[in-house]
Amino acid sequence: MSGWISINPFSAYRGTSMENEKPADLLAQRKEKIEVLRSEGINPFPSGFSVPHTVAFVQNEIETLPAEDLPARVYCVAGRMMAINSFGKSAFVRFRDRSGQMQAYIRKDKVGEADYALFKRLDMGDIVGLTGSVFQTKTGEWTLLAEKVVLLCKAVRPLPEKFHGLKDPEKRYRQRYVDLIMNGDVRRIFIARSRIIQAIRQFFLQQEYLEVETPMMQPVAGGAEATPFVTHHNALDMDLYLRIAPELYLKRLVVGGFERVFEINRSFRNEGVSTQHNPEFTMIEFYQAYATYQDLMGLSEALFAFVAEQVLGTTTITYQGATIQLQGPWCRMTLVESLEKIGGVNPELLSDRQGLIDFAATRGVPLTKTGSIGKIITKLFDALVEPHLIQPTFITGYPVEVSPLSRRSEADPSITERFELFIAGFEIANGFSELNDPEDQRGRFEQQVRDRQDGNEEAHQMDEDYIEALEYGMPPTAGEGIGIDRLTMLLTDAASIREVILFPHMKPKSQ
RNA sequence: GGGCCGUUAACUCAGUCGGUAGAGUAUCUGCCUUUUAAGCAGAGAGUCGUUGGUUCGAGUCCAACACGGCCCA
Repeated sequence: MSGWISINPFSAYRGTSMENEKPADLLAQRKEKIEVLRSEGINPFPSGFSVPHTVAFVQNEIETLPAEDLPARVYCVAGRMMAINSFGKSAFVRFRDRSGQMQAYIRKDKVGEADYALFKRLDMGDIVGLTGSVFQTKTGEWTLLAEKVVLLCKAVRPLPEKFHGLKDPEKRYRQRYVDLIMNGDVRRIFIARSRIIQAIRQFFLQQEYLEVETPMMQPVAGGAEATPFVTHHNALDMDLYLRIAPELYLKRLVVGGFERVFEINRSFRNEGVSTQHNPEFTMIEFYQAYATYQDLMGLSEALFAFVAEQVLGTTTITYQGATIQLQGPWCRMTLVESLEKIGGVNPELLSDRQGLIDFAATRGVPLTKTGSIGKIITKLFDALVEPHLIQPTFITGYPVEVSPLSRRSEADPSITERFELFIAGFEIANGFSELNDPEDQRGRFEQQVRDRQDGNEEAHQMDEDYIEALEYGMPPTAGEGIGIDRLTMLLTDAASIREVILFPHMKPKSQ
């Protein structure tokens, strides 16, 4: 026992003095317990363990095999002990593995004196291996009657309280592993997220798309209006930007002949955090040659219905109390129509810049001074229309000046062949027929550069290499980006993006 | 960036009018071989977010700061 402090990595941090014989807190108690185990030749952190069964497997056999066959079946499972009801010479243990949770019953007369004594010294949160057959308790619960209990990992820190679990949102996000141990709903959200991504991938692979990976560190950050993060390459002595979107690289691949590509991408935007924004977030972007934005609206309807069906088994979902029908076809209306019908904007004002500014003032919508009519209109839309788009709605007819990468409408060159998709009051996708005329593209970039000089730090930079790519010829193409975090929020009824990101960005806690 | 709310034991939370810190769970000791938030008896456990201020006296009042949550921009 005398040696335990010297190999205790927390001893300095605890400030425990050598002569302090009685551990002052739970952490020290557990550390001492571990040293006692070691001194008895028991490894508290053994390597590996053969686990032939899962809880779900055992529960499935209980349901499918004849009851008289079960006593002869011996199972071996492993999991974390979540609750222990201990008596003098027996104990019930609730334990969990990746597949589920069940109960084990450990009896002194079954596992033997020595192993029972060892078991009595284990704690909630420890990970054990259990071997035995199943029986029914007097309340009818199927329970593993342990013939053998093996310690697989000793927990140094205690679990949170078993009934209330871990509630503090700050601790839940910072220590997501504890959140995942304690809160089944949280586990379910992230399992759903994984399945959503799997379903999306399956959908596009079925449509003969090629999954690709493009640079996350880019010399010019393009493809969206956003401020990038800057990093530095030492050997090359050059600044690089973390991508704000993969768009311009994916279209280079369409130029290269990959006519259908998608990338499930992490992108980064240097802006504030909110319930809908995390500095890093996940999108799928996809590009399909010879398609138009109209085609992609149909594709989006099919995709959302497919994913919802795969993950939830239904296309009717509930989000924050609202019932939302994901089965298409969805409502389509132009930006101007939506402003008239939902935003209450007089259509005569839509070409009157000063009139719009005055109208915005009456509705308390703040505007930037230099905004063009297009920008004022999109601001009004954000404030007056977007929150009301609960059922899936495609908004089309976006002005050219807010769509620098979109093809112009042939009927009206001031607007683009573009849509945004809104569900539950927030934007979830953005798609358009791609601009493939290199001269028009150059002009759009030049306008963006002027906007940048006028103070819009989020405006595009010139990307000569991208224009050169277009000069080799990109087939008429349509592309779209869908926010996977927001889609996951929608399908898991999560109010905040932090609930669907395993480790959301948090400020470091100062000491 | 602004407003409101929160931060007390490992966890979930009380804490009255400013008077020197409480419960349940967890832990430790004892009893207990079918529990289900097991039970009974006892014990230990606190930098009351941080720093300053007011006061004889601050978890409590005031200010600043930190972190978090919600709302707004």
